[in-house]
Amino acid sequence: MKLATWNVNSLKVRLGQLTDWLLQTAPDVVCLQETKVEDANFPAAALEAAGYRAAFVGQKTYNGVAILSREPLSGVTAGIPGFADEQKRVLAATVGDIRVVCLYAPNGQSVGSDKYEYKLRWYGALRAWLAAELARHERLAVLGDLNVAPEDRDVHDPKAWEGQVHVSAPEREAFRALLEIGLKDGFRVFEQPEKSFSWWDYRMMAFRRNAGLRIDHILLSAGLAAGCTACTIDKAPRKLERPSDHAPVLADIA
DNA sequence: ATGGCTACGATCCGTAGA
Repeated sequence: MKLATWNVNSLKVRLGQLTDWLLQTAPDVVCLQETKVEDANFPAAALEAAGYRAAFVGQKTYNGVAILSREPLSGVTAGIPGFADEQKRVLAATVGDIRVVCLYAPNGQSVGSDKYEYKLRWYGALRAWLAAELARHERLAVLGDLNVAPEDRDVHDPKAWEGQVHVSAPEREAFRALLEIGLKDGFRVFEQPEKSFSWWDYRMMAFRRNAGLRIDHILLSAGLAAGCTACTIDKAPRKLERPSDHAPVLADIA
């Protein structure tokens, strides 16, 4: 079972790259973020032609998440229960015996801003919900753009980023809280190359300089982590013309 | 050096991303 997450930064713009990547990579389940497409315009037919069913919840211009799967999706739910939010950031579905949660965490803009406070509130609600989900689902996979670089080794220049949004202590604490309820950072289950990142700014030739952050994550319940045989970042799509600024992250589950 | 890219919906620029 191959699980993946990819912030496509506009599904409309990236549809061709996505379908090519699906055919080449053949993941079983893919969580997408920043689809930026309303449900009425979701490209379900093109994805079905590539072999994938889809659950999706989107909006114009901003946010939007989707779960693609070769096998049927059931128990689809949108949003965090009890956390009222107009922004389409959360989608969950069951595929086979795995409960999949697709997340697009708030960016936070800058430390101390209203959006930063919203990000921390969102994380608080997320943690409580996922703790309950873990109690319900032994095989739980949480994938998405979490917009937090958990440790300094997830940042190309920790000194330059110190205290900034995505690495600030409260954000890292919010990320750590997800691990403390029993989720494992799939990427860190394995030895990884130094300077492994999943996002690079479009500007300043950041990708060429590998000036990135690791902010896209796959978190696994203990039951799933035990059967995880690999977790990797696929940089190939970031090298294409007109790429998303994020690269896909993949996990193989035995 | 507070810029720089990209997407979007709206005009020919502002907002947002991270």
